[in-house]
Amino acid sequence: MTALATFEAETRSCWDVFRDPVGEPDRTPRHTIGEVSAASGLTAHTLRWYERIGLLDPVDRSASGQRRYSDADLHRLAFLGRLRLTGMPVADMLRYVELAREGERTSADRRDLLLAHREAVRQQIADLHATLAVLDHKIDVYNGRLTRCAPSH
Amino acid sequence: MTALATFEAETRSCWDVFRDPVGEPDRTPRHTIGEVSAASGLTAHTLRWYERIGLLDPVDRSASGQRRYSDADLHRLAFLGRLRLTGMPVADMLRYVELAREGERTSADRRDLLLAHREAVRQQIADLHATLAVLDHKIDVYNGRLTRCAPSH
DNA sequence: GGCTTGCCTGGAGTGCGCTCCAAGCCGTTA
DNA sequence: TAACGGCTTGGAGCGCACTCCAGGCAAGCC
Repeated sequence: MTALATFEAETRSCWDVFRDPVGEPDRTPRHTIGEVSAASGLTAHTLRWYERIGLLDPVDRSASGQRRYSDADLHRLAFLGRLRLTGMPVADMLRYVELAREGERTSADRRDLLLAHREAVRQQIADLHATLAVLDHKIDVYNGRLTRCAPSH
Repeated sequence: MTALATFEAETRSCWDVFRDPVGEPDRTPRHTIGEVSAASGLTAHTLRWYERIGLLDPVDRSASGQRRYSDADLHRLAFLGRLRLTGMPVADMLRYVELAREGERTSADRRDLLLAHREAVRQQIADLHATLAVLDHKIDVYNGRLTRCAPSH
């Protein structure tokens, strides 16, 4: 079972690992920056920049100096990508990563950071749902289904 | 009923009108920029800037030249604020407003714009829910409820 | 050998959405 | 009369998150 999991981890494509980052990640460096860019939707520029500012640990290099990302890198990147996509500022992501680097004793701080972000996410969901209702209504009006209650614009 | 509605519209506070912009809006200019700022959460700077770039029609002025927003202004502002809050770029909002100024013949274009934004909103909601699941899981781990399946960071 | 493709670097540049500045006017309160 | 708070303007400035540039290296293929 463990052997199988390891085998699968080693053979999963960059795209697959990024999309579904579960289990113990492999640490062998094998994905090029182009592959990671395609899988993550981040540009190669952005990936290098994330590394430069410390969001990612220094990535392993091939013999000729090119980056080779491991599955573990992809796992972290997938999580950071989710935080970013849901509106966490890069500065906060950086704080989270730096806390993580300090080890076990900062876990309460990290949890609090995630708790705060969870609240922000819930708020965003509420805002989006409220807006969805407004949009549905207006679109109905534009479709001519509701001539009463017409919007002023 | 209409008389009552009109009466109520004239006596509702800036805050109330902004929060619940329903019915035929009154067009008498009566809210100061400070009131609108407090009600909308937008700074006075931003309100003036929105007007300057054409998101809002030129606002009525008091005898001494100060802005006085009508309920109709608040209605538009509330809608624009929702679009903005849910990630529509200012340029797209501007396009919507400019189409609206051209009158009835652009209503199909406006509807399409809102349809596109509705899809974007739905996508955001999906992203947020997916992230919420990840956050819930990680927070559980940090709370020590799940020692198995621990994250790498 | 020559061409193409992909990647490397530090540092400068860009686009967006505000945000602020300086100088001044108006109306109210003391 | 003087101070104060709120408002006015055009234009400059700012913070964020990338995004790109110039110049160069390395590997693969015809």
